[in-house]
Amino acid sequence: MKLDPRHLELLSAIVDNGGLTEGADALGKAQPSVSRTVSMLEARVGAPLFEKSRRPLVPTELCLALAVEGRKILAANKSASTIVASYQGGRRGVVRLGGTPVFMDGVISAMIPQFQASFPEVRIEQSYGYSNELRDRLDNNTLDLAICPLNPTTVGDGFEFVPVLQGRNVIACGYAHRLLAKPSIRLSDIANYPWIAPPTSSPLYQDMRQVLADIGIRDFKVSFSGGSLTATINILNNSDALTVLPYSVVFMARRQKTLAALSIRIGHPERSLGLLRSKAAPKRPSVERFSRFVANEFASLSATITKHEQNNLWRD
Amino acid sequence: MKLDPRHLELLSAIVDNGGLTEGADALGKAQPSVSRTVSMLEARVGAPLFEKSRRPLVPTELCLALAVEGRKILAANKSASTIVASYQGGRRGVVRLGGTPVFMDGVISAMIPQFQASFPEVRIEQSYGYSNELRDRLDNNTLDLAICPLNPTTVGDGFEFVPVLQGRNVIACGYAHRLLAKPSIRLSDIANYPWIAPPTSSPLYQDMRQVLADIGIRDFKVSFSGGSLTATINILNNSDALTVLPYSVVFMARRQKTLAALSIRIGHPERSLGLLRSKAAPKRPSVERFSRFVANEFASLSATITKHEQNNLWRD
DNA sequence: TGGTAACATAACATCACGTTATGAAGCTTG
DNA sequence: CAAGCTTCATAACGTGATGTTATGTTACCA
Repeated sequence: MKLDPRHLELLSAIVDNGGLTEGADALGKAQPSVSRTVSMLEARVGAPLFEKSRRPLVPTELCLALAVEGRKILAANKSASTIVASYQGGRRGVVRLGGTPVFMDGVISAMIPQFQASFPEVRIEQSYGYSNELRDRLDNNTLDLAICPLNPTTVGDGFEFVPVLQGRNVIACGYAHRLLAKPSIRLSDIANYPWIAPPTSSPLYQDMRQVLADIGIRDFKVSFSGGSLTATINILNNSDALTVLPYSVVFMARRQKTLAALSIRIGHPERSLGLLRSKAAPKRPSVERFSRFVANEFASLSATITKHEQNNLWRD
Repeated sequence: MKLDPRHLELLSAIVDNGGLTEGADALGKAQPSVSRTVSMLEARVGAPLFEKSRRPLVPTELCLALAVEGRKILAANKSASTIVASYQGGRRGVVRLGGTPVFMDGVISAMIPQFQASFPEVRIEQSYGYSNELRDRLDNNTLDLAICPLNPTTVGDGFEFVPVLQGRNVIACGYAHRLLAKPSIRLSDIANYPWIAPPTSSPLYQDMRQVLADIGIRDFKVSFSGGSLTATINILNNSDALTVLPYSVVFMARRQKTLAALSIRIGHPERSLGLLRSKAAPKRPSVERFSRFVANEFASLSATITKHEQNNLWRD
């Protein structure tokens, strides 16, 4: 005797609402539909489920026992509906996120716990990579969202790129670097410090070479290369070394007093940090929501940075 | 987003059986049916439930979450099916049982715990009454089964009567009555003892008058009347009183040494104890099962009584 | 004893679900 | 790496349960 779970739901609706008519519109159906379904069920079961010839329909004991199961089904169904609604609202799901190491560690990783405080059911699967690799992975759908610096004009056709922060680098140093104490810094001052070079595959590597060339430094000493942001920061704070890092990364690190920037204007690359997505891939709500969140965060980060600059607070 | 509980069952079946095909025949359906239902669900939900282009179909996280609810629904459904099966097998339900007080208390009440040991989910709603009242209540469907003494030829048309024990009365007395010590009892011996009269509405009342008339006792002293079997037994065991009771009742009470019978043959009424039911009423399985049980019990009781008589064990 | 409210019945449309047959695409295996 | 098997998807079709509105019964209440 296989029963239709909807019939059990129906029984519990009738029982719990005290009548066939009430149960019917609790389920959003017309009364005759429910009436007939009950009849068919009684025929199948071979037993009366309600005492007939009683006007506020009185459930049989058998019916009450089945209604208990119906309630369980209704509950499970409701929670399934909630799950689906969460998914559709982007409050549940997975976001496969990729980005360049320095930005991910230096900026994005601070945003994620904030996001997950609001949306704990969204799981972030993060990975690292540079723009070409990220594009590939967006293409073969192993990534939902990439965060990387790109020249907006060179974004491929199949991609959608939303710039969130102007590309701008600074010369970074440890928080207690002795150059920070000087009122003005001359190029000759920085020429002889050792440099930390980003990984050669990082766009920062080219940036650094360009920056140093621009300010006339042709010959420089690389004391360390290939490390992550954490390694770089550790070394900067325990040596005289300098390096080139994105403005936003240094800005964030200032709060923990782990990085500082020299007040030397350097040229900025023709790139913007932005959110890169595949146009072809179906837009999952969780990815949508996370993207909006990150864009908003960067908007307010931009505003904060601008405000700091206006107030000349950079070296407060 | 209201979901069909059957779809959730379906998801859990697919997930738990490791594939669409396996899930399909776990549900007893053809594979294309399940395949299409999944497609429709995905369209409704707006999200993939399985990773496509993978041959042992891999469920999405969303799907897994929904499958959890599906399992709950399957479990509730299964237990509902069990409930119905129990009902249909007569292992669950209600039996509204009525009968004459002496038989109910003296014989049937001993059978009920035995029945319920096997079928604890069957509830017995017992009540007392005499044949006319019982017939009425069978007619207006406030009773499923009556157990009472009837003349099989006078059973009405709408009833079905199954005799289970020959009508036969004995003169009953307390277990230590001094008449029991006498090797032979003469009518004059019993004439002067006080008598306990059954309620006048009881057939036993007429029986007693008939018996005493048959054995030539025209004048007798009624010391107590109107009491239940318990009251009767108590009085019998604390006095010299005598009364007329069904053989079977005295036989059962012997085990507890609370009643005995005088070895005087008396005429038996043209009645049989039997199970009376309405032909019109739908046959509920629990009533069927209980009726069969009681009939069997009486069959073996009859056999036991016969055996005792053959072995002359009556006054062991 | 009406009148009202609740349930049952009738008649009909439709759509999801079941079926079989068949196609397409992964995975496996020599 | 191609063959073959397995697994899933699609197509075409019948049907039955479910929904609807309209209307009939019948229990309850005043």
